[in-house]
Amino acid sequence: MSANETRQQIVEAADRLFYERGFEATSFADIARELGLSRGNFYYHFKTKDEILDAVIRHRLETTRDMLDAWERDIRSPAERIRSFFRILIANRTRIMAHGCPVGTLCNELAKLDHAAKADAARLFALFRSWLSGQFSALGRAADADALALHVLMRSQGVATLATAFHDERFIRREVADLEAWLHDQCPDASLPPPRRSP
Amino acid sequence: MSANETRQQIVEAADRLFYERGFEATSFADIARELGLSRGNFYYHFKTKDEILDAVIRHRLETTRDMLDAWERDIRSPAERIRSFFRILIANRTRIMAHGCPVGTLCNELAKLDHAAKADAARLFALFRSWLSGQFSALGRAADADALALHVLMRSQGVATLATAFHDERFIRREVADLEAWLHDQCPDASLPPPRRSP
DNA sequence: GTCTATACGAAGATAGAC
DNA sequence: GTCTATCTTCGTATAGAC
Repeated sequence: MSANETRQQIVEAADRLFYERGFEATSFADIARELGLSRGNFYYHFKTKDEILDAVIRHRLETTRDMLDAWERDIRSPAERIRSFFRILIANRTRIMAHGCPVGTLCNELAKLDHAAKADAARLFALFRSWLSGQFSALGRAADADALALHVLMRSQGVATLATAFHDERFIRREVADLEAWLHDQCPDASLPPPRRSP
Repeated sequence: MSANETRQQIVEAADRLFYERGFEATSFADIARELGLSRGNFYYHFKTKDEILDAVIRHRLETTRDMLDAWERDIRSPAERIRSFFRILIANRTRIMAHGCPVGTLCNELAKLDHAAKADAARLFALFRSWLSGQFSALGRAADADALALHVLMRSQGVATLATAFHDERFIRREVADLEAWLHDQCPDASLPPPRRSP
């Protein structure tokens, strides 16, 4: 196995375990066991746990950028792109109800630990923020695009947290429908499908 | 010092440290040091860390009930009571930007740990949920009072998470103003002060 | 009730053989 | 590049003196 392949496998396993169990609660042994590696070998690829965290955050930044680029390329309407963002909540509902939002929960954990990487983790939010802001600008809301982007992020985070606490899939679907209705109110010219409203 | 006094001091110190650093990241030694106690003495009061967690959650349930009871007693209008809930975000903004929402972050952490107490922690949310639901019922929205309560909780959680990630006090104030405008739209008869709207 | 001393295991990290 | 063995630190938990 080449160094890069093993390294990549470590990052992907750490990414999953940091999400499912949290950063602190995941040990080197956990990641190594997952891959059938010895702990010793581990240190050939990463000297410290913080190095793995940095690599995981970079990996998440890359995959997130790829996802947003794909939406930018494949979806014509900015409103439909924003809807794709809403729909993450439904597509990932099972994992969200079990482990929360990968971005929000990591930022919260690193904030409590006052960890050096907490600002890096917040860049994941910043990535969504600037992308969403761009979509709202394209919808003619350049003046308050950033505030609208933060508002959307805020609601997605709230839905994730409550969905985890209450394990309630209907709540997720209701709030996504409400987000779509909200989007329609914000940008009535964007030719969205007719929204269902609740509450 | 009586057993009950010491026990109460332990619970209060643990409550604060669990909030500021997280449950897992807080050790017995941390709590003991905070109070000038020896670790040995500690075990006279609590046998395991999970016992402390249970006591902390019970303590939070009590103080939360006290706060809601006081609002119920001191504030006439249900809409004004709901506004008091919104205003927690502003009153506690400094601690929220540093450590997030005490309820949301605890529920998230316990969910990741798949901890036995995660359902107990969710009862803190349930307490706010049923109280908010009661206020919306009193405002004539009995039919969808629970959905409205969850919606309010959802937005408060989202605001807390993003405020932590971005350390943005103006964002908090803007979203609280938006919540007040939303409340006014939901219950136009409730004689609220004129809301500022944004975004 | 509070203390000191200590057992035990887990986790981060290193050294050196293959 | 991967392994085993080992070191060190820390955290939970216990025993027993005062």
